[in-house]
Amino acid sequence: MVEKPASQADVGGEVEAHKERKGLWSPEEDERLYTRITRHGVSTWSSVAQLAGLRRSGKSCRLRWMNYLRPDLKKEPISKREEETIISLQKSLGNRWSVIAAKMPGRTDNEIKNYWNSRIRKRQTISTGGGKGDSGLAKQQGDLPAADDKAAVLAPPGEKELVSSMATGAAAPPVPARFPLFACQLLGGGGGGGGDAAIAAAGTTESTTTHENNGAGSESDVSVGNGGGQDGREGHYYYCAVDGDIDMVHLMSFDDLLEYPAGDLLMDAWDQNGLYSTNTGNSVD
DNA sequence: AATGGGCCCAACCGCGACTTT
DNA sequence: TAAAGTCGCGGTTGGGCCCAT
Repeated sequence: MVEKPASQADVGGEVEAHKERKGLWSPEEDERLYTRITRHGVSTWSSVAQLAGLRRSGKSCRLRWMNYLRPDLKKEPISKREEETIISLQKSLGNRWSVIAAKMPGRTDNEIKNYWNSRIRKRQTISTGGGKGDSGLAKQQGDLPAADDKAAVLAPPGEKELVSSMATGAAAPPVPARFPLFACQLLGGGGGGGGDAAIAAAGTTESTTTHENNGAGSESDVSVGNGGGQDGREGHYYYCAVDGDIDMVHLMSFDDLLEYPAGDLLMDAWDQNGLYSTNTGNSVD
């Protein structure tokens, strides 16, 4: 933006060899960086820049890799569903784009931030007559509880403080960080049979509507990959299973679903029943 | 066809956090 | 323990594209 891509001679060449380049990346620079990282990995970013023969800062290389070259990035535009996820997560987490991005595989914090700033925020500003923070769009879909409230609602017994600390910006605990987003299911017999009682992510023993109202037929219909190894990941449950011991919980969140072909089915079911995204609060009475 | 304005998005900047020495 | 180096994050900028006039 400040500068046009470097000319061929300019990349790693002798011209202004001492000077750090800025601005848009040229295809050749991309190639060098990509090749370097895929072949040798990253020790430190500054060394990557040097070893790849790029007159770029390590910081710049990192940014380019993270936001553009990484092979696992999604190229397609952000979907409606992803947008709802962003809105929901932004409402509960605030502008912690890296945390939000971590829950959306294939999306970068920069991408999400840009999307938010250029589209969602603007739309919300319009719909709320210029009000700050509160989302008109979110209001249409039902307000989420505040971060702490959400933690209180969604955390299983003994986990409230962990989720709460996550919501308030303390170090995210390893497990509950992905936990509060979606519903869970008790593991019944394992092996493909699925559980026999859906429970709220809150960990209450009362069944919620999660799988009973999934609109997709029997529970096993939506138990994607549920112990049967249908997805080649034997033993991985796409429902999170709670059996009273956090160590035995199998977790499921948006990114799991998005990665799984049948995840759409489940999300649609949730969608129909207002069980995900900004309606999360509705699913837990 | 020209042009002005709005929008999108890649990339930079500054700063705090973390790691290494 | 302190200093230096590095990383990662969120905010911001500005070039280029698109569209309306």
